[in-house]
Amino acid sequence: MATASRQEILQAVLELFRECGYEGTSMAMISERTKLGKASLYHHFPGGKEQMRDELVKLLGDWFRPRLEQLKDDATPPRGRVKVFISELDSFFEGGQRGCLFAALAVGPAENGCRIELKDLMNLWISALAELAEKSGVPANDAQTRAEDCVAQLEGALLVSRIVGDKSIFKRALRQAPDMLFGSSRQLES
Amino acid sequence: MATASRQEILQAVLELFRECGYEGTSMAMISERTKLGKASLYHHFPGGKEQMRDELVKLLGDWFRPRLEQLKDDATPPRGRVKVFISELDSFFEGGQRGCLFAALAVGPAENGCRIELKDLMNLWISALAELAEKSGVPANDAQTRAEDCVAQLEGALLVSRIVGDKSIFKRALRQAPDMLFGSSRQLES
DNA sequence: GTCTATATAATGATAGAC
DNA sequence: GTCTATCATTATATAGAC
Repeated sequence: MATASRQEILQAVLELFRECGYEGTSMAMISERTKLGKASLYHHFPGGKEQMRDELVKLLGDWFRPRLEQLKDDATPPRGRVKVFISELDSFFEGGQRGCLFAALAVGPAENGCRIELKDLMNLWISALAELAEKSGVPANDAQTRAEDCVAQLEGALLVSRIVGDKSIFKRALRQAPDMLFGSSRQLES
Repeated sequence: MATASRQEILQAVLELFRECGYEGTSMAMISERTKLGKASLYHHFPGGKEQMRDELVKLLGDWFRPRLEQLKDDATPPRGRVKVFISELDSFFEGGQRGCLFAALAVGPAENGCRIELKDLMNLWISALAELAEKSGVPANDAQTRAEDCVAQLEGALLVSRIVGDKSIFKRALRQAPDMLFGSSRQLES
């Protein structure tokens, strides 16, 4: 008789979603991965796949929010704070190659349900970086675009790394992130 | 009695794939969008959804390849060539907001079939930009990373634009692309 | 080349025993 | 809390008429 905690199930589902996407992941696949019968899965998650997705999105927020808060803690210098955050992102995305839940859930019909949460969370991510850049002396307008571009660079690098099978692209995006936010050399908008 | 050419069908399927992904798009959805019965779709594409996907990937290559070739045409200055290419990318991605076939087909089980083609095509894209940067005087090593980062920035901006519902992020990525490739101000690897 | 009707398989979901 | 067995629905795919 197999057994698994809610947390273990969600971890397995997270891996599947990141690899195969929401629509590409079936309850049968989750059953196989967790070694639990489908009925057991519905015992833990009466709402099925949708509930699993919603709980994973919530966990995504639970991972991000405190770390974005920490970015605002003025006890240490901005660059140091960003470096900590970047290294946490590295483990979170498992060094690239694995796919991102944001990207996985961004495909699919618009009545996706969790799209608003994803949007809010990504905006929170961006604005935390923007605020940090601004505190470091970057003009407000520029700080916002830098933060947007930085998140785009990270997400894009994750995708490109995955497609061409070279995680060094993502690793470099992580390394360059501080300069994208604070660097004086950045081209300004014309 | 409805009627539609192969090309019209593929156009509809492309839109659906970009919006809903491969797994998220059903033959029923394609049938509804094209106003053709499912049997008619199988008449045109005996291999079903998989064949449609493979033909779309081929069309993706048919769009990219000649334009990447044109990037190598030394008749005009590099920056001019890139500007033309960038403006074509703009229409190709419909100004952001719509999702990218690369990204849509990057999710899903690894036995995806078209993953090798997508990888080759993206590598071709990268190496064309790298070659161009090198011709403009950028050192070979740096040219390769600039090209990778540039494609990542574009793809990431497309994703972030889509998620937060602000296409200006993608528009800016397009505008900044030339400087990412040629700009002297870029931070070098340490 | 399109249609209606149908076959077949997979999907999400539930009932009820243990 | 897990299981086996089963349901209803949707999916891909095909047969055959027009």
